[in-house]
Amino acid sequence: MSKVEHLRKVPIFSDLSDSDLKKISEKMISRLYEKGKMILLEQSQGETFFIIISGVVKVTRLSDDGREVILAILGESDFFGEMSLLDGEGRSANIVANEQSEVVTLSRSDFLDCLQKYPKIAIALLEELAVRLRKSDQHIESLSLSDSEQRIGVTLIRLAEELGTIKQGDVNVKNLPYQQDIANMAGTSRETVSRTLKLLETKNLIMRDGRNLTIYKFDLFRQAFS
Amino acid sequence: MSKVEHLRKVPIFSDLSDSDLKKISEKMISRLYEKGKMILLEQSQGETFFIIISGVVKVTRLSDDGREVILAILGESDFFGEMSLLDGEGRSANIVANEQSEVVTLSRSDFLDCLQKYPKIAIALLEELAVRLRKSDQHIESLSLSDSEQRIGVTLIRLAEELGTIKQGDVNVKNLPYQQDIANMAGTSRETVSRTLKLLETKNLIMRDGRNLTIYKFDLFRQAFS
DNA sequence: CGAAAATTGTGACTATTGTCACAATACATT
DNA sequence: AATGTATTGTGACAATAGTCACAATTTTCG
Repeated sequence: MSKVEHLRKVPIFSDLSDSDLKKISEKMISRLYEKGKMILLEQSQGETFFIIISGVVKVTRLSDDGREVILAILGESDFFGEMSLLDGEGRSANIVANEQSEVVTLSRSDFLDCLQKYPKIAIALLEELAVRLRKSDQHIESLSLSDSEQRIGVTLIRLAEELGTIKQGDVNVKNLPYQQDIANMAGTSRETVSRTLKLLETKNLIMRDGRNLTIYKFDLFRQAFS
Repeated sequence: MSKVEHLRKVPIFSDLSDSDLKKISEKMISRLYEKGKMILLEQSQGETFFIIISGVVKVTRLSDDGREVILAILGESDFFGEMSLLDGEGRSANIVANEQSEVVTLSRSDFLDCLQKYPKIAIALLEELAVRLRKSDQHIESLSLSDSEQRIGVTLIRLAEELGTIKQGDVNVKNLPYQQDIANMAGTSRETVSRTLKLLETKNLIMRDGRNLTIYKFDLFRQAFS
């Protein structure tokens, strides 16, 4: 697939003409990250905008004592790095490649140029940030109110929406993240994730097969957990 | 103070000329809400952008069983309501006047016009949303990793930053929200807030006098709790 | 001012969930 | 296939913090 075709799938670029897209794509540089590599470091000065072409990355924050909070999992056509570019603060999170991932990058000045030159991008970006804020709000609610089973359920929903494929009302997630990562998303411990996944399985809400997860009747599951 | 002077203090309008500001201000309608009144209801269709002229409001979400999560406390010159306007989804949160509050409103179409007509507003709004996302990320981290004392400390910091006044390194917050509200911000129980505030007081980190709170050496306090 | 309502303080008890320790699998590498 | 490493499962225990009940205090309002 060509660069332009990849870019077209990115929500904030979807309104642009092919020729505009082409111009932008020419300023982009492609990079490949191996599994486990740090793409972006908390606190560092942010000078680049990233779009994921393939792979999966996690957005994390680390506490002083080294514990990790996973704020989001991002996949193909998602983007990151825009926050520092927008408000000039240092990076607010780390980005780590959760599997081998290809990204394309745009420099700060090219990115800001785009915003000026194509107001549609700015508006589309506003929409995207609004969507993210909404998700953050839900995340905060779930961390504030729910017990660990609920939080893990919500986390599975988030993973399914980002990484899953639907088949007859069921959702399948291949390469489910490790339980430690799920725990770090759900704000709980690895052991609790282990026990809870087994519980959900005995309730026939999910099925596991190695690193594959199926959530049965995703609509119902979603209702039950959010 | 005139409407224009109020608007000038709002970050997203700060780059505009007086004449532009005046034009915008003429489209705005002023409203007054009594303490406890609901300004904006979750799920309702969002058609209005709000700016706070005076007072304090809380941004909340309610769970099915009626428990409340407070996502933020907003004060003078803060704004809200933009998210539904941007992404077209229903309201994602409730807004309740925590004391008598005056707001001015802009209709959906006027708001979107502004974004088109004044790209500076769109960019400034992007910055503001980036700042909010950053705060959300911190909030999520604190809920995920910390014990109740830490979470309450962080909550006091958020309140102080939004509502407090600095005096010789100490911050003073008048009309501190009720313990129940603090608990709903910190994701803990009202009783735990009561016990923790007393604990922080015995540690000489804060001082309370009725509904007044002083945080001693705010910089140090901040370091200790985030 | 005084009664009623709202908010805050506190003790006792409970339960959820984190932690630790280790066993059991699964996965990778030679 | 064999060995080592990473991930997952599970029991036991401890502890933080939630809940309940009620007292004390503060605020509101007639």
